[in-house]
Amino acid sequence: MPVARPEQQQPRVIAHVDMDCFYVQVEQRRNPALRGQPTAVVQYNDWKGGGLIAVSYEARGFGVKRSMRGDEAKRVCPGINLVQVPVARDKADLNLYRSAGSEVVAILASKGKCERASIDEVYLDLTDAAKEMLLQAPPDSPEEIFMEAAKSNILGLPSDASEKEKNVRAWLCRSDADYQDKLLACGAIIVAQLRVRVLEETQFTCSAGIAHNKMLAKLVSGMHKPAQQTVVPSSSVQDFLASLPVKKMKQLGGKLGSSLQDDLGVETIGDLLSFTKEKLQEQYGVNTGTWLWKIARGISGEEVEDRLLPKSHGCGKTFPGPKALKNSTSVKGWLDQLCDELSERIQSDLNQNKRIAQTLTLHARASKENERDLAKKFPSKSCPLRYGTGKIQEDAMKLFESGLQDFLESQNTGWIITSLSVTASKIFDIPSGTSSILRYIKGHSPAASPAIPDSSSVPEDPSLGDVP
DNA sequence: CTTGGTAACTTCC
DNA sequence: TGGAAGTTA
Ligand SMILES: Nc1ccn([C@H]2C[C@H](O)[C@@H](COP(=O)(O)OP(=O)(O)OP(=O)(O)O)O2)c(=O)n1
Ligand SMILES: [Mg+2]
Repeated sequence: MPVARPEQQQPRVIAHVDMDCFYVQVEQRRNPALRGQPTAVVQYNDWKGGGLIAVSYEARGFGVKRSMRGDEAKRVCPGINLVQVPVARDKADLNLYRSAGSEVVAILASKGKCERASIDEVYLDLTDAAKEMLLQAPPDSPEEIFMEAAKSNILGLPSDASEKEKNVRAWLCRSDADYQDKLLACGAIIVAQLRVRVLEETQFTCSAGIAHNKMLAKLVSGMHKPAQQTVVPSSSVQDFLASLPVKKMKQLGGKLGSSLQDDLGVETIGDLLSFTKEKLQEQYGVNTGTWLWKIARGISGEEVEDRLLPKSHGCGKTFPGPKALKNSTSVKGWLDQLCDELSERIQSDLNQNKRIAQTLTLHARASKENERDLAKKFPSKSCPLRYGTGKIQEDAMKLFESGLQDFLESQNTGWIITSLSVTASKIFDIPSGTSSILRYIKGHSPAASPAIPDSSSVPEDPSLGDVP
């Protein structure tokens, strides 16, 4: 459940940047013949044509949706191009899209604090850069406004006026604006410049929201797409939130949002304003209650983290219906494949970023043989992560066996496995100073933190496996 | 195979 | 802690 953060008083300039139909753009760069065509990315295609995971704007015009099957997409859009996700080790391999995401992050990180929020989204804290611009080169002449910035959408300005771009240019250099709006205008110009650089250097378009906090920036980055940006002046916030359906707010898309609707009769964020902080805290606990009270007022103190890399690496696969795994031999085969991929990815992370993962976790889903929805709780298990593909495979299989024992203690019939995943987490930078290295070794050597609990075999080698 | 599949993040206890 | 649950891409 969401938690409120204390908010600083100084105005910040925050942007949320979200790539347009990202995987499709990655495939369109690989095969330019797909540009401008109705296109979707599908993974696998043997069952009903595969599942769509990204859809171009041309295809959306035909009603094609993510989560449609390939067959269904062909039905509503016979001319659609379906591009398959690469497959390696008999599973989807998303590395192409991860690399493309990193290209974008490298550019967006150049102007201030940057947080990788997902494979295709980042938050930027542009406060310092905006202040700098306001001091050194404030926008003052409508004609000289950077062209991409002049195409911004400004919440609260009429969006259908024939004079729209003129109004935007005027807003961006208003000399009678308050300080916050001036900072926001500078932020919009900086974001426009960054978006142009992303396009020039990667060939990818993106959209963005610019506001005084992450919540508002995120809400509007998707309002005008593709290849557009939207600004949220403080003066527009109240009206904007008043009519916003609760389910559109980040964190309210699931059970909490449904509870607001069903239990409190709240349909829009504005409806939340009629509840006291105490009432919301009573209903949802002090943390979530406070958070709800604040977001209803447009308040969000969450900071942009300075983090360009993911905090964990995982790989998994589902085995639906007839594909379910029915014995330890097939589980081992698949775990070996998953661990092979994971090992490669954490090894790259070590080589390229000098980061080490400390924990290996196995997740699985199981059912009773012949029964489809019952008895699904297969316990997740974790252990210290030892580098080297063979070690990871061995440890993951032990984790599985340990989980299977627990599982069988309650559900004692034939089992089937319907999904498996392995995750490497607790990833740290390798310290670079001599004394920190000593401290690091003392705290993290196998002797100090023994390997698999509850297992008969003893890990032998503290070395890092295939590190160069 | 009845909101897909593969990933990643946060919070709670 | 580790493990479960929830939310989102
Ligand atoms: N359920 C999902 C949602 C997204 N993605 C992947 C494919 C998307 O291309 C990428 C980014 O997700 P977005 O929600 O940002 O969607 P798009 O970037 O495809 O489109 P948009 O232009 O609406 O942002 O993440 C996925 O694999 N599964
Ligand atoms: Mg996107």
